[in-house]
Amino acid sequence: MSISPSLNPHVSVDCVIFGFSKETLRLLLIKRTVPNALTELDDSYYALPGDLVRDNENLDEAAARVLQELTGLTGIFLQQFQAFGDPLRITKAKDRAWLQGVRQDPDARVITVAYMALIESSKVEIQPGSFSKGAVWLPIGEIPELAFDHNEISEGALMALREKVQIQPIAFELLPEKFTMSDLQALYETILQRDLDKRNFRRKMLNSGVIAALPEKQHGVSNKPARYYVFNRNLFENGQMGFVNLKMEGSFTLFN
Amino acid sequence: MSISPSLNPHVSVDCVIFGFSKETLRLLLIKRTVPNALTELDDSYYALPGDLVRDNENLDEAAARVLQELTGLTGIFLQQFQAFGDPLRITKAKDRAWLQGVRQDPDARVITVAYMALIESSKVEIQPGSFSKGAVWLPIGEIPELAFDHNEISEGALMALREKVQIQPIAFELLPEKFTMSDLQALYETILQRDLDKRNFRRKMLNSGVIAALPEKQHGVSNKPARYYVFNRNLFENGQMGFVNLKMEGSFTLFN
DNA sequence: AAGGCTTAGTGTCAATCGAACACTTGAAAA
DNA sequence: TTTTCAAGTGTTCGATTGACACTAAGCCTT
Repeated sequence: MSISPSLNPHVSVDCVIFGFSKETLRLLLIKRTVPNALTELDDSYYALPGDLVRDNENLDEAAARVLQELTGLTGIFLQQFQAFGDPLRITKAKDRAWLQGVRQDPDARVITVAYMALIESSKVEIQPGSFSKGAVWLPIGEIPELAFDHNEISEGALMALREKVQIQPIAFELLPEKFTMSDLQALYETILQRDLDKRNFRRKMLNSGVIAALPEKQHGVSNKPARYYVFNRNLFENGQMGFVNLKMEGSFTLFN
Repeated sequence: MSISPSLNPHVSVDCVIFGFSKETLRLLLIKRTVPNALTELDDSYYALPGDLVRDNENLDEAAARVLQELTGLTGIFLQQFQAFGDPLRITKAKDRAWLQGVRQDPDARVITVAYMALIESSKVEIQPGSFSKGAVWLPIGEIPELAFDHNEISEGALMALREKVQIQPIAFELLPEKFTMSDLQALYETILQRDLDKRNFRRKMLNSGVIAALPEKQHGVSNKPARYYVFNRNLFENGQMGFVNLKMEGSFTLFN
């Protein structure tokens, strides 16, 4: 290990917060105002919620803090998925302007550790003031240009989500406690971006034991009321059934 | 994003380098000497190869550099798997002694981004001097206490390897160009830590198309000579068949 | 030269799983 | 009462999985 003469990058965490509403997967983005608005008309633009890591906290704690400051929520699904450290991630003009207003050392290189969070979006109440000018849920298909390399980070999160969802039953984190089979299927179809067969879906979900039926059904809907189900959380809490295998188009299986 | 008054952690990369020889999965560890040996008899101990990230390089480049400086190899499989940033990762007495000898700011908190590398271990020639007192391949079952949180990092790497190997055909990176079916099976059995049925293994490997048979066979072995195979690398180079699905004991499958 | 030793290599069968497919049910609204 | 809408339900066929035991080929020993 050579002694390197170079500087000391700071470390931040950024949270890619997924929600699911109106049949769409959405990201919770914060709206930031560029101080001394250098730019044309759009004097505000979007970014992932994030912050520098403090001395007394570890990475997970920093991410949980960011999430809590923004949404008021604790104890939600939050998982590190990748660190981003390109030296050039900070070079956009708008970003530099903003950093100058808000950081002690605006030229410092910052490496960021990205987390993805899965939230039942109706639970979120944006905490006023904590992060600049408020926050919005934007459909993943309609994400504009974001600050820094946050587009790249969001893409990475989405890919990570698609992979994880095939290995662990985490999609339930995006639904309310009680949900219908159709809710669940719509969620999976949105995440995986393909249609699933209703009968096969129901059969496999039920056989797998990941969900349990409630006696309760919908009320006041103008069609046949759907049964409610709950996620069988305790089954998966301690990794006994860690590996869930959702076969994908073009996949192939090796081994016993 | 509040302006945090706290310090600026430095960032390093650490490489968990896997090799496979004598039917065992091994890690390449460097042997470090504690300056002014404070400790009893063992004035040297083991660590993962790693270094601080330099200003002009991104994380992947830093990891590749560490790997190249140690082994002389480039172009090998190297994948980020997790960042570690516990504020207490630096507190062992031996670690502090070593840092004092080798870092400008030995008290600085360091966050490390961990990579795993898969190498055909016979290719490695340890580069003299680049990393202190040499390096050794140790079986994963016989890893002693390592520097910092390197035991935790190694465990994490092993878990990540076990998962990745079930999703992508990367195990081949650990074998020489030509290998026998038994070599391959032994490797999978070692990584997955369970026995596999010979006939089923061969059938599935061949049906999957990941490997191709060569006309050539072993020579000079005192039993029936085995056929050689090669990994069908180009099939997987660009992710067309990205998802390989190795069903595990106790797994269950959802969906089409 | 024969027999022994060691690892390579091979096929079948039963059970399970995956994918494709269409009609009936229940509630509210018209 | 009829219409509208989403919920809910089984079967069949082909493919895949997992369990299982003997023969083949080369070297070594005597």
